Amino acid sequence: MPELPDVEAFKRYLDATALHQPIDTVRVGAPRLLHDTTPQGLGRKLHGQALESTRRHGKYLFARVDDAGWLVLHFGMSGRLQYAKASGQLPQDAELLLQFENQAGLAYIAPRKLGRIDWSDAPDDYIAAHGLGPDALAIDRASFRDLARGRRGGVKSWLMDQSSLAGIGNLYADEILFQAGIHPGQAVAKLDDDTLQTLHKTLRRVLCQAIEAGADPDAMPRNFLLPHRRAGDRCPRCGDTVATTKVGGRTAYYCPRCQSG
DNA sequence: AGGACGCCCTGTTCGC
DNA sequence: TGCGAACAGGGCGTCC
Repeated sequence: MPELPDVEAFKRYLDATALHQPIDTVRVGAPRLLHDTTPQGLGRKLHGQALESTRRHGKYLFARVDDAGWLVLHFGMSGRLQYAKASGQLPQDAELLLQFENQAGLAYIAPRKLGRIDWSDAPDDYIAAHGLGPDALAIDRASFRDLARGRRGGVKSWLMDQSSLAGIGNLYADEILFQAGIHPGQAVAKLDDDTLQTLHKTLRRVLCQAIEAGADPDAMPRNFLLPHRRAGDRCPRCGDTVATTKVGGRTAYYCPRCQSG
């Protein structure tokens, strides 16, 4: 689930619910998700402080903790946030549970425990240290084209490469390529300037539409491929049977008739 | 450099 | 119907 649009939805959810509330206690249910801090260290940083603002880069969410630094969350394959006015209503074994002084609580839940909980003094340094490329929604057309130049290999691998472009995962790479009419295995080097311009425009449109839909698959535009990721499903544009192939060990869904290359 | 692979986890779906 | 295998939207390390 958690690709750029999902994390943007989490950000807006956190902004609307959990800001400016002093933190009482911090519970870490999955210490192995912490890499550069410890449950005790995190508790010391957060106790008595409040989340004041948030920032998203790619699939990462940063929450500023007063002037102390930033709580960093990555949602892996299954992570999400849940807020409740009574923290007792939240799963007490959440991978991370913040209990506020006002009795409310914010839970970070990652059932598959493949996410990441970190602490950072400066998001820009964190982004650089983790080798993340520019956010997929922040890059302009010219930079996008420059990025494609000199890139070898297939277009889907490129879109999903977080060091090149941050935020796009398996689902939205498929959606963007479907909407742009490009085969996932198409070589980046074979895309001409016009096609790259279309791809960049499509990428922005797909991600923005997904954000508008709150990243909810059931609320996506009708022409989206995203809800049709099952064997035998039909292409929403031409009705042909959707095909699959493997790219980078993951399943790519595409329409053999609508996507060339 | 980029791609294929195995691995980290656990919940859901698939296929016999 | 039941049960083990395969798979799922993440990323990292290793090898070629």
